Amino acid sequence: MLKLAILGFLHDRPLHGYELRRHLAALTGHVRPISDGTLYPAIKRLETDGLLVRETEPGTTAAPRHTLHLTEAGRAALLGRLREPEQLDISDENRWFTVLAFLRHLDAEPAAQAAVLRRRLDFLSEPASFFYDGTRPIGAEEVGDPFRRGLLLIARATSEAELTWLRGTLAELERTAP
Amino acid sequence: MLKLAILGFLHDRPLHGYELRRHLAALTGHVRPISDGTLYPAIKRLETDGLLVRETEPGTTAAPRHTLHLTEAGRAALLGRLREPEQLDISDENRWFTVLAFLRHLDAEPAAQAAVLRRRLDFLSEPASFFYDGTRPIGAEEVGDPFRRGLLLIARATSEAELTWLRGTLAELERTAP
DNA sequence: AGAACATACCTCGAACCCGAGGTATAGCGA
DNA sequence: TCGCTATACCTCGGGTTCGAGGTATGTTCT
Repeated sequence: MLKLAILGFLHDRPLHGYELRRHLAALTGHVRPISDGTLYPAIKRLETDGLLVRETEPGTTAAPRHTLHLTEAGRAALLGRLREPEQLDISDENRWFTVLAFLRHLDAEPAAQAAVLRRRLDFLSEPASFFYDGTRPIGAEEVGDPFRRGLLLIARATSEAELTWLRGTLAELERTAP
Repeated sequence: MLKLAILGFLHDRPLHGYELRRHLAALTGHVRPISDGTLYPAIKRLETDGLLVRETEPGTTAAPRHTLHLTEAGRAALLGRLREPEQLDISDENRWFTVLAFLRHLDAEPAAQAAVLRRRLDFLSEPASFFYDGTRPIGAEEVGDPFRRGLLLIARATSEAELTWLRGTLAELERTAP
């Protein structure tokens, strides 16, 4: 997920680590702040995988900044991952939001964008609860515990908002690329 | 988060690993399935920390089942963690849902329950976006990218649903324990 | 001139998590 | 009786993440 976010930001324009850190903090920081000890090793991994290169520029600032550029392989990896996200990217809200944040990089392939949205739609359409009576999902109305009831109510409200948005956006995408 | 969930389930009644696995699968499985390689080491950690004990019962079933019992220290750890969740438990939706799923274990202390809900309310009340123009949060209306706009719309809908629920439940808790 | 802060990068150990694989037994249908 | 599936548990290696700490240099305030 971090990998996806880094590639996504670098696709727009080259950045150095510190800027990247600020972008990431804005995107996911209030929910899950990412630390230096996470970011810099991740950058190094992407570098050894050949997805980005760093160019040391002796700038005017404090330490020597390493500007990070996406390579062609990096661009391909990003687009590939956006085209075919793994199941966790679809089901886990944090990861899904990251996918959404960068899905416009697939603007050249509206059909691929629609396919991704449809996967999320299918996932949300499955009848799933957090609590079961045997195999039957339990609805919010049946739960005595007010906190669990709240959990189900919130989850349902989210689902519904997202489903309407998904249906609307899919219709629009299909108008563009029939 | 896994730790919290295990302790939470065992607080209701002793379970063996396999049952625990099924409970966990129901609670978080559709979003983020947890594997054996995650569960069993976690159980072992909790055991060495003295939060649970396993009692081997030579039952009628296939392999010898280890029924897991919460110790007094385990109960204390669970309640302590529910009383004072770390910030990630408040901000990350997955973790927060886990807290909610077990918050009724604090039923004897409605004031503590209210305090936890109020922390989440404070967190959601902060003006936070995913995208910024400098330091000013950008609203959904200003975003051109339809996917990012969707992201913001969904986040806002969730927030609003949760805020109404939080306010209502808090009012109710305060009626119980003024 | 000195303190304080922001910029910029990096390392390390500990913890954690996952997937793949392994070991059993029980029960059921072919 | 053979194989399949479900139950039940466990290990291992590889990878990821975190927090705490370290090292510089510039800018700003006092």
